[in-house]
Amino acid sequence: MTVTINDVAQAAGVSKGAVSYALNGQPGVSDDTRERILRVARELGWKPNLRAKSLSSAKAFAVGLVIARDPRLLGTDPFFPAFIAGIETTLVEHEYALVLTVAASADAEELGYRKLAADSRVDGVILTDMRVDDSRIALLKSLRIPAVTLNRPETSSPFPAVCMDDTAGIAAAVEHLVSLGHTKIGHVGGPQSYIHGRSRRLAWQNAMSKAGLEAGAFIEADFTAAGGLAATAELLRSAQRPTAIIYANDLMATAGQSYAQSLGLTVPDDLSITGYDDTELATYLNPPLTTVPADPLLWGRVAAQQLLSLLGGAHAEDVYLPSPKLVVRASTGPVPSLPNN
Amino acid sequence: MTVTINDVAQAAGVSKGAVSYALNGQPGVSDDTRERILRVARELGWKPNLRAKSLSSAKAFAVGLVIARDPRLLGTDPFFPAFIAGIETTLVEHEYALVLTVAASADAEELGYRKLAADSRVDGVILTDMRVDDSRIALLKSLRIPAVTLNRPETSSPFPAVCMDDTAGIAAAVEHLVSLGHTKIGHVGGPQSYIHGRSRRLAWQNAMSKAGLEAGAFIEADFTAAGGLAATAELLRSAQRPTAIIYANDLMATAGQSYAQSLGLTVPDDLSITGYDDTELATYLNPPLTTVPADPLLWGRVAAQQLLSLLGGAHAEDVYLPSPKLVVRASTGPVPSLPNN
DNA sequence: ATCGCTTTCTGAACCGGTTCAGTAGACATA
DNA sequence: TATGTCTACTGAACCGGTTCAGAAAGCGAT
Repeated sequence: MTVTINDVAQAAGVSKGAVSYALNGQPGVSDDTRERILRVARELGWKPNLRAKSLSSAKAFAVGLVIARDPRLLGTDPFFPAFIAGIETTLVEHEYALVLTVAASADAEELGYRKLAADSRVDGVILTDMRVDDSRIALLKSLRIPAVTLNRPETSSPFPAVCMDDTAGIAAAVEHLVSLGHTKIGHVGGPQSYIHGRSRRLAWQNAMSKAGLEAGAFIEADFTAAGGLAATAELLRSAQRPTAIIYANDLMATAGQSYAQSLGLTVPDDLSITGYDDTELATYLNPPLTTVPADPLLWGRVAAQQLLSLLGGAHAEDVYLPSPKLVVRASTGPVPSLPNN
Repeated sequence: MTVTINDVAQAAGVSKGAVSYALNGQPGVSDDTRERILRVARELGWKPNLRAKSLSSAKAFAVGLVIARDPRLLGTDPFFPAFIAGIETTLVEHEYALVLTVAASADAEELGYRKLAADSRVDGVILTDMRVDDSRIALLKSLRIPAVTLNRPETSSPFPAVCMDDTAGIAAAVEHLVSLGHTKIGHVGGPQSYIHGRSRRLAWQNAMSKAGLEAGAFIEADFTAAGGLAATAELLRSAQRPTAIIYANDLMATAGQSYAQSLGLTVPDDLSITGYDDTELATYLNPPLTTVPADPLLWGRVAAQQLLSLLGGAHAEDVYLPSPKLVVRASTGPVPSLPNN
């Protein structure tokens, strides 16, 4: 039925080994023989059997991604689908596949990596959502799985990182708001256990102090719409009530904007709002959202490239992607002239 | 280093074959020997080598999912991440993995399936986004890959389907709006080349005629925010201007709602709006969206179960999941008393 | 005691590749 | 001519399981 290397060997009148050398471009056969073998293989329609290759070469020809997130909230995150699509664009060119695992809890996450390792399902993994003091680094080291991380974790990591600076975008948002006259600029951040939750808060903090302003109110939320709403409610109730809020992602910003509007506030006249991600929806909100594009597609593509070159034995260094630029839309405007509380 | 079946055989003083029988619960060894072998295997910490198993049993122990969608829009679809999470909940219990492919074009989609087949990466696939006259059915038949489809395609398909009726939810939306006094109810649908684009439009049409109303204006959009906006603009410009619009998904509904608001219309006082999906964000919009939950998590879980039992040789019949019920929120209200155009 | 049947187990082939040790022949060198 | 070196290739082992044909042992029936 299917053509094996044996059939090719027989048809070409050489040994199995010679065929293997010829097909893999390795030395050990003359040019004449090589060509003949290749021609015969083509004529017979030979296709390498991935399973056999996997067994003898001890490689999986696949990379893994473990997504740790509450499944019910997973759908709201615009990052992963596009990120995965980016990974794919690289993988298809190299005949690699993507094995995806979704984990609902921290235990399940660790188990996910352990299973990928135990079954040798993948040759390497990409780590997203890096946490401060991320336990996965030690785990993967002990499992001997090569990895690439998104952004460089603070703890020492032996894995190359693909970095996209998010602080410039947040700083630009602060400067933009300051230029509009805002001085009370709050921040609704992601969990500070994530390095991108932290870095965005620090970027906001630093940009504020650079502008000679007090950092003002910060609420740690969880990147969800529900969290964004609750945080917004708290900020708007507070004595330090801000005239502008910088959110760590679009989803929280959208929920916050809707909530503010439901209170009768006008965005941006009464409250300016910025997000992060630049989801498709951001453009189509009322008002459209000022935000920072994250370019998960590019990130995925480069992360996969980096991982593959690491697997290829290359000495992989950190890669720095261009920092995304603030996209100004109608959700930000001049500071209200009258006190708004 | 790693313990193989040979090591176990040697340690237990039996042959390789006996160990294989014992470990797989097959007849051919006495109970005493079986227990001894299992004990030795446990003591030695033997783990089956998936690659070797794959080669000799000609199975991949993985299922595939090919998502055909523009990568830039993929992030906006709340369906897939949750659906995948649902698939995973089933797979982890059976030591199966999920191989995910993202395809940007129709060609890439077909190539995706062909590659999964050529490399025997998977033992079966799940087909989502079924199209009218879906070419994938013939493709998978010719590739001899078992499959499960989401909903039953109209063309004859040899594959079991996991069905979730979306017509009841749309019909309920129509009835709900009719009970609020609406008579001019438009529909912004998905591409009619998709069976769920079609079935929702037909459900709207049928429910309208059942209520003794003319179906009214229908616009075929593309499930994107941009498409939802354009369709809404067209409906609101038309002579048949509706007082309520039923959208085929939340994303288009959200864009439509924002657009209507940007025109100065109030939702629901001037225009009632319903969506489909019940994304997290739907609850947190202003006003919160009346919509129909899709339960992709359940769908994924059951689809994977169905596929695994099919792979296990079971005679698989179609499964019918409960039809989701309309969730009424504040984006729908009484018909405006005055003509609104 | 012989026959036939079943249970239990072994040894080897097999899945389809990779890789290594070894050999035959061509060729250059002394 | 004997020696050494290189190239081109073969045959077999190997990766770690599954599976099948066949052998040995146990057992009851004749």
